[in-house]
This record gives sequence, C-alpha cells and structure tokens, in this order.
Amino acid sequence: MTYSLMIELSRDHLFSLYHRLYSSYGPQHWWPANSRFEIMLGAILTQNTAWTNVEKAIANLKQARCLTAVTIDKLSEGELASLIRPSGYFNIKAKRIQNFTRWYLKAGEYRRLKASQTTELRQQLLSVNGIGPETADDILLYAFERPVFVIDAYTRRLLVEIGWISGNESYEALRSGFEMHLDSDVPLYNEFHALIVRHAKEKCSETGGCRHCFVVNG
DNA sequence: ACCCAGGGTCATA
DNA sequence: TATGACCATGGG
Repeated sequence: MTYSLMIELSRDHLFSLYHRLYSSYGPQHWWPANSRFEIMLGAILTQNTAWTNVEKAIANLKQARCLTAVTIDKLSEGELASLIRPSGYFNIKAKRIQNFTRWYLKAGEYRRLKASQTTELRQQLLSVNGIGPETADDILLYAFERPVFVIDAYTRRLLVEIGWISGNESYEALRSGFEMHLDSDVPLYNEFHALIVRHAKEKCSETGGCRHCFVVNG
C-alpha cells in the first residue's frame, strides 16, 4: 500500500527556514578539516557515527601522518582499521576508505577530478563500494565545492516535523526538491546543511513551537 | 543499562 | 520496491 508523496517545498519556504536558522545560529564554518582529502575521509568516517568519534580517528591518522591518499594507501587494512578504531565500524570503514583511496589515486586525485562534470563525478563516487548518496554528496559539496544539496536523516526529520514532507520520499526526490527551488549556490548549500545539523543538536522545544525553525507543535 | 550518532551494503521476499 | 540484519565505538 503506497500513499502519495507530500513535498511542499518552495523557494519561499526554504529561504524562510534558512534565514531563521541562520539568524539563530550564525555561520557554522563547515566542513572542519585542513585539506580536501581530509574532508573526504571524514565523510566516510562519519557514517552513522558521532562527529566527536570521527575527530579522534582523524587525530590518529594525523599523528601517523596518514592524511594523504598516498600515505593511506601504504597502510594495510589492519593498520588502517586500528587507527580509525574510535570512529566505530572500523573494519568496514577501513575497507571503504581503501576502496575510495584507490579510486581517488587512479582517477588522478583532486587536480584531475576537478575538471569532471558534477553528474559524472557523482556517478563515479557512487560506484565506489561504501560510498552512498549522502557520503557522495558530502564529498561533492564540501570537498569539490559542487552545488549538490546533502540530504541526511536530520533534514528528513526536520521537514517531517515542520510538515513539508511525509517522510517516505526517496533521497533523490528530496535532493532535487531543494536543488529545484534554490539557486545553484555552493555557500548556501554548505551553510544550510550545516545549520540543519546544528539545529538537530540543539533540540527544539516541543511545546509552543520552535523559535529556530518552523516546527509548530512538535 | 539503554539509546543514538553528520550511513551503506547485502540478502531476502 | 522495501524491509531487516549487520557493522562497533563513545557520550549522554
């Protein structure tokens, strides 16, 4: 039994939400990292994991001087898993990082990949085992600075709470929903997604509506 | 002790 | 197409 999808996204709605979040929290300065490759690793490491745990894993990699594709590639799977242990799922993530790093080196790293069309680059990222839509879009937006809107569980949850979607829409439906109504604006997409994550951590009050977003009754 | 966190893959029906 | 199992640490 399927019921009709409810997507009530409009330019005005989305801009209102963005400005309301921005005026509450200000700029979030995403993605926190010292290099593009570190952003890419972080996108994999943060899969279903608290960011504080990812920071520990990245600190280990940094101390081992393994924050470049070349140095990562020299590690064995076991060594890599050991370094990223605090991020959880360390065995599967070690494989995913190796899959990604090998593809990345083979593709000529950032210098060569930056010339690719966004849709082509996205397809290539999705072809790497361990990189799904959200991870691919994190990498596209924050490392490659492409106008791709990242949809995560927080985004879906917030839009359901506000009442703009029913919640069972596909990832692609929601992504195109944002990208259709907003200009292809990398800084906007960057800040918007970061603000949604920030807002999720704040916990909007259930009673009387939230003053940071448009949740009415909770 | 329980729940969740800046997800994705694979098997199954 | 759509569930469910699985992966695993650390903070609340």
